Amino acid sequence: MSKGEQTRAAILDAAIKEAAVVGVGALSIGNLASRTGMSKSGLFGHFGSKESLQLAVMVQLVERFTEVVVLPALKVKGGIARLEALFENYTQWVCDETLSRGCPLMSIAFELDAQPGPLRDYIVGKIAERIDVISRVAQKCVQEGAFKKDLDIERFAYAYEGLTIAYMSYRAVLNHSKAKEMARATFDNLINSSLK
Amino acid sequence: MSKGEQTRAAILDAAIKEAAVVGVGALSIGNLASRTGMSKSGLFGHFGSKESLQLAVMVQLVERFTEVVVLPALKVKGGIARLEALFENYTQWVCDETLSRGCPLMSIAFELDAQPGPLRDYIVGKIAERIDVISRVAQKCVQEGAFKKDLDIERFAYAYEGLTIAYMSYRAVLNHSKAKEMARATFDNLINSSLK
DNA sequence: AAACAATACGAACGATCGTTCTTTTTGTCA
DNA sequence: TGACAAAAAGAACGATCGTTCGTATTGTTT
Repeated sequence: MSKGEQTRAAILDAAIKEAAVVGVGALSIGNLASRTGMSKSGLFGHFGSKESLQLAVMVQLVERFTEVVVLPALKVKGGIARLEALFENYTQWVCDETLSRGCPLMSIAFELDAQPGPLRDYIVGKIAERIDVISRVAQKCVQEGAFKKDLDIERFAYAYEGLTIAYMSYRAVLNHSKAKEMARATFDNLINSSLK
Repeated sequence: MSKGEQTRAAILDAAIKEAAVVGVGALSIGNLASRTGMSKSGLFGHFGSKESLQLAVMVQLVERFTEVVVLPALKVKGGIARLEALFENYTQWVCDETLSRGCPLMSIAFELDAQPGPLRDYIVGKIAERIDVISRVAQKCVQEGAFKKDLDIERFAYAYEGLTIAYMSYRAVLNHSKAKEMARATFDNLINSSLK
């Protein structure tokens, strides 16, 4: 890894931590510069514009999400077990204190949802992809004969999305002690009601 | 209403609209001043600080939420009918194009969840209150004999919260055409699975 | 209408914003 | 090691930020 790539990674690391607190829109070049111990212009040179920095932060976050949540789950054979893995990995992801107290991708999506542009387009696309992943695994459960043949996949994904976002709300916003417990119970309930 | 109250209300109106786009943290005095056709200092005088303005925006939003969602539902007798009303009013609230494409209170909660201070404390308290309302009405359904005696109220509220936030995500973020339909189906499912 | 308080304005404050230059310091590789 | 490119710094730009102050303009009330 060249020196440039190295510092760029360090910048993104600091930016992700900062964005977890103030949001991706409130990132500032000057703040990140002092946080990483470099000059504004030196930092700026790595991205060329603030928007490009923001996009890089989001791309990096998605990369981490894929690594932590999705890829490990795809190694698990069996639809239901894979859903289990996705769910467990996601709760881990939401609990990652170094990132934020909630899901940073979802936070960014809510932050940008009324601000058209490439940033919004990117994050919306990734959220949609995430739902597609759930849908495909649920479909796999149907094909394997574990889930009902007439299961409404879209509604299954909707319910899954709801229970995960609620987990984020209970944990990050409300700091509710039973957040994980209730997410788990709701998840189990969703799986059970989908079984053949 | 005195002149002062009048302009204050006009400022808050503009501020709510602006906050629905950029978030409550990105509100700016200068922008609001030009938006309302007054001077920065003139506008500033109504609040004394930016934080006080932000808090006023949130208070006003909560007031509207109570008016639009909660109070009408409390007039409905009967637990299940009241839950129905709360749900219907909430979908209306989320769809209010003049505010935002999602629930502004939830958006603000996610925006501020990592920033300790009076703003965060206020919105977190209000979100908790909102969940309390649902819990109490569900409890009422149990007492009336409509819901199972052993229904876990907390989990009911969790599931309700999940389906409403998912609605917000599907509608505001994903712009999904079947958002309302799926929220409705998930709501009905929750009610049915809680019946005696 | 006179008097007083409420409201709004205009100018300025230091600070920070994103961005553009030029210059200097570094890495990198033949 | 010398040469060239990559990376970082430094200074400055106009713009905007939240806030303060003194002054003018309004509302409101006797």
